[in-house]
Amino acid sequence: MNAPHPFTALELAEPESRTLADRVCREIVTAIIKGDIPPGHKISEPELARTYGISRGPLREAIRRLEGLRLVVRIPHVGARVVSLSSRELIEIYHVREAMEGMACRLAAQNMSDAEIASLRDLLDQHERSLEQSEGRSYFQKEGDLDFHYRIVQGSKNNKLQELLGGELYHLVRMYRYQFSLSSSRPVRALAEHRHIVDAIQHRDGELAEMLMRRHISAARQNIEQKLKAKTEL
Amino acid sequence: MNAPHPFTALELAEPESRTLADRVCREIVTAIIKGDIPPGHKISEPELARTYGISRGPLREAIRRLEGLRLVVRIPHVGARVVSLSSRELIEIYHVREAMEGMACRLAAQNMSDAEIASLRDLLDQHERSLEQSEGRSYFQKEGDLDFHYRIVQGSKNNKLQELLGGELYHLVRMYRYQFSLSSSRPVRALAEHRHIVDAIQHRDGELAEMLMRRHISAARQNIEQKLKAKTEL
DNA sequence: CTTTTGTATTGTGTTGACAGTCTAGGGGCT
DNA sequence: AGCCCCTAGACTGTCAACACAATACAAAAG
Repeated sequence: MNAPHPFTALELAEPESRTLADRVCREIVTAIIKGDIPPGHKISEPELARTYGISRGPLREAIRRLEGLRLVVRIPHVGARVVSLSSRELIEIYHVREAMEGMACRLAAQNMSDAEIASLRDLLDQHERSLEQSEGRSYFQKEGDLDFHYRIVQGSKNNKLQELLGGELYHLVRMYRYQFSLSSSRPVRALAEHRHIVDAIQHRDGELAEMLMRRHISAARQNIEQKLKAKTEL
Repeated sequence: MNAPHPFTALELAEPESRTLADRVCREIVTAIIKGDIPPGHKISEPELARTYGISRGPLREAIRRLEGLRLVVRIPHVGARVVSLSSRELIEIYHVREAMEGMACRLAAQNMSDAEIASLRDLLDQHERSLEQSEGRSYFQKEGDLDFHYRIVQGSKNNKLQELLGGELYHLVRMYRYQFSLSSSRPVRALAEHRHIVDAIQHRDGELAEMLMRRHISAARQNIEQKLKAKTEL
C-alpha cells in the first residue's frame, strides 16, 4: 500500500527506458543529484562511456538532454561540467517556485477532484506519523515535502506547469537538499502550513490557496537565506 | 543604438554557433516557429540530414535539444514529431506566464536600474510611433510585445526566470502567434497597460507591478479564450 | 470482399573510426 | 627567474556503416 520508495511520485513515468541514451541519462541524473558526480566536475565522454559500458554516441545524446535539464553546462570544444551550486541560484529557484506553485495551487483548488484531495490528506497524515516516529528528521525532510508539492502541481491539471517544475526545478531542488543538507528544518510548522493549504483547496478557495502556498515557499526561502547568512558569517 | 532587428532580445547569445548541431538546431527552431515544418509533421532523420547537408549524428543531438525545448516529442524507435498545437496548451502557457512574469515584474521593480527603466520607456515610445504609423498591425503585433516582456524578465535579474521563459515558453508563444495569427488584437490597450507597468516599476512598487502584469496577461488570455470560442462556434 | 499474416523496406539505435580543436607541459628567449 | 612559444597528447565534433525494430504493402485464407 505504501510507496515502495520515497521517490515514487517524482520519478518519470517509464520504468525501463527502451533506449540506451535514455537509460544512461537517468542514471547520470541520479548520480549528479546524489552527489556521486560532484558539482563543477568535468564530464569526460570516453570515461563515462567506459563506466556505463556504452559508446560515445548515445552518451552524447544523454549529455545533450542533461543540458536541457540544466544539470550540466556545455562549452563547445571544451566539454561539459556539472552545474556548480551557488546560493544565489538557490534563492532564484525559490522565487520561481513561489510564483509557479502559487499558480498551481490556485488551479488545483478549482481542478482537483474530491478523491485527489482526500488522497492528499492521507499523505499528510502519513507525514505526521512519520514525523512523530522519527521526531522530524527522516522521511518528511527528504522527499516527502517535494511529494506534497508535486501532487499539488499535478492537481493543477496544467501540463506546462508539471513539465517546468517536475522537469527542471525539482531536480535542482533535490540536488541542493542532498548536498547542502538543507532539508526543511521546520518540519512541524511546514506540516501545519501544508494542512492549511489543503483546507483552502478543499473549500475551493483558489485565491487563498495561492496566497498560503506563496507564503509557505517564501517562508522556506527566508529560512534558507538566514541559514546561508549564518553560514557565511562563521 | 537601436536594435538592428526586432528579434534581438529574443535571440540567444551566440551569433554564430561553433558546432554543427547547435547551428542546425537553431535553424530547425526557426523553421518550426515560422511554420515551415508544420505541427504534427514527422521528422525524418535522413531527410533532414540531407536538407541541411550534415550527418545524422549532430542532427540527432539537435533533435534531443529540440525535445528539451518542448518543440518536438519523441517516441522511442518511432521517431520525432513537431508538437501539435492545442488551444488548451496555449491557455496553460498563459497561466504559467501570468505567474512567472508577475514574479519577474515584482523583482524587476526592485532590481532594474534607472537606465534600464529609461530604456524601457524608449521602447514603448518606439512602439507607439510604430503603432501610429501602421495603425496597429505590423511591428508591435509581431515581436515587439514579446520584446517588452522579455526586457522585464531580464530586469528581474533572475537567471532561472530568464532561462525558463526565454528558453521554452517564448518559443511556443511565438509559434502560436505565427500560426494562429493570434497576435494581440488590442494593441492600443496593451500599450497603455505596458505604460502603467513601467510606471509601477519606476515607483519601485513591486506588488503593484506584479498585479498589473498579472492582469495584463490574464486579459490577454481571456481575449484569446474568447477568440477561440468564437472560432469553434463558427 | 474483408481480414490476417508474412515479407520487404524504411528508419531509428548503436558502434567504431577519422579530423580538428583545446589544453598541458617542456624548452627557448628576454 | 619569469614569460612566451611550440609541440604532444587527449578530447570533442563529425562522419559512414551495421543491427534491429516498426511500419507498409502485398498475398493468401476465410
